[in-house]
Amino acid sequence: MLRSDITVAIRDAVMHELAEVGYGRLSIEAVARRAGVGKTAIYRRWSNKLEMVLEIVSDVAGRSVPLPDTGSFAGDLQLIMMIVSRALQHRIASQIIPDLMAEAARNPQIAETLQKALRTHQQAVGEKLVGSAVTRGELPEGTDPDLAVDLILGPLYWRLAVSRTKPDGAYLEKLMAAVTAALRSTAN
Amino acid sequence: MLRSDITVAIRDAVMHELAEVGYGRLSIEAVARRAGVGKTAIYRRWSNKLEMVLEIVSDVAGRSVPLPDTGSFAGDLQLIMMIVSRALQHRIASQIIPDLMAEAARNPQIAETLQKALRTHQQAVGEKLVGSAVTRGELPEGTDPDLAVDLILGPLYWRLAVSRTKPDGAYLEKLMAAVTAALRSTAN
DNA sequence: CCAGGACGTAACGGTTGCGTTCCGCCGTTT
DNA sequence: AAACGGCGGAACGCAACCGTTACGTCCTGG
Repeated sequence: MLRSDITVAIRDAVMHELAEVGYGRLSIEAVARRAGVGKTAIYRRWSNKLEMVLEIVSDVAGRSVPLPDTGSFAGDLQLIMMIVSRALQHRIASQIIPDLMAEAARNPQIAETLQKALRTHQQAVGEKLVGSAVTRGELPEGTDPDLAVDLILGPLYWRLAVSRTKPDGAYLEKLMAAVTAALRSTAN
Repeated sequence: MLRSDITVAIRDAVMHELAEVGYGRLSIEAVARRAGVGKTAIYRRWSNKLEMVLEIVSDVAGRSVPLPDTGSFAGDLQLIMMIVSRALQHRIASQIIPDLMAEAARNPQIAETLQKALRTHQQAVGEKLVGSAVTRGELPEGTDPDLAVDLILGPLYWRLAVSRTKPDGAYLEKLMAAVTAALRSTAN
């Protein structure tokens, strides 16, 4: 039986190594060094770097956020923005996510895994959020859930993961108001 | 005198190599191979990989987009979105940009270069766009140009560079309408 | 008390890349 | 005609990693 404490140490090392050097430069030897583990222990678990990273990342990403339901669109929106901005300000996540996103553009396996782990869940959240809001009469019928997701995640991702300036509370409020107005307007 | 045709070949090879394998795995030997050039020719021009990439990338990124002024906010917005979505659908750009963005998160030199090449220009565009719209009375006074930039670039970047689904014309129109409504609402 | 298995360490041969050096070729300049 | 300089090519020593193997230790279950 493979020792679980060793497995945990490796998973942990992979995440940190991924954050520090990125997927492209991640080496099994460095992971082993960091985890305080022999290379053999790693190869006993996975047969190569890609498989290892995919398994570990999709596992972490799979522990996904529960669907929000606060009773009002404003509440749901605020909750989602809080959760996302928390996640994207996490030191490790904010390094790993853009790195893997970029890597996904050239590695179909990574793309597929990320897609499965993130996109699917996002769509579900978007549909739930918009659906409830529409039945509550807070958003016009025919509101596009995909557009909603883009409008919510896009600016946050851009600011937090790309231009990397910390948003204050006032910014988040403005953004919330703006997104709400944007979605309300899609009446036609 | 360094031969300019050789320099061009190298610059070209760097961009393509960057798109294919990313900064992390970019090797000078591969660049030389691709450019059909000796390594010596490269080292005669730059002293290492980082310096080379920074010089080339900032040069390309520096050829920046002119400030739009179509006479109306709707026109300006449409123009910007067209330009951005064109740029982000460009095969090479759409691979290089997210890759360098991710790399910037761990390399201050890259971050600074990208900041200088992109962020500064974006702010200028944002201020111009919002400023003109406000004086025309198309947007309320006090509209935040940074928020505007985030609302415009965020969703486009998210869709084109991250989730990588191709937007049709209808989507772009909806997005335009949504962004306009969002910014109009920031009256308070 | 013993067998099995997971472990760390060390070494293997092979590959890739670094940044440098030296060579001979060739077009310019003078 | 000769000197110069950029060029490609080849090789250098060095380092990092690959994926595999052999070995000795330690823990656990039977």
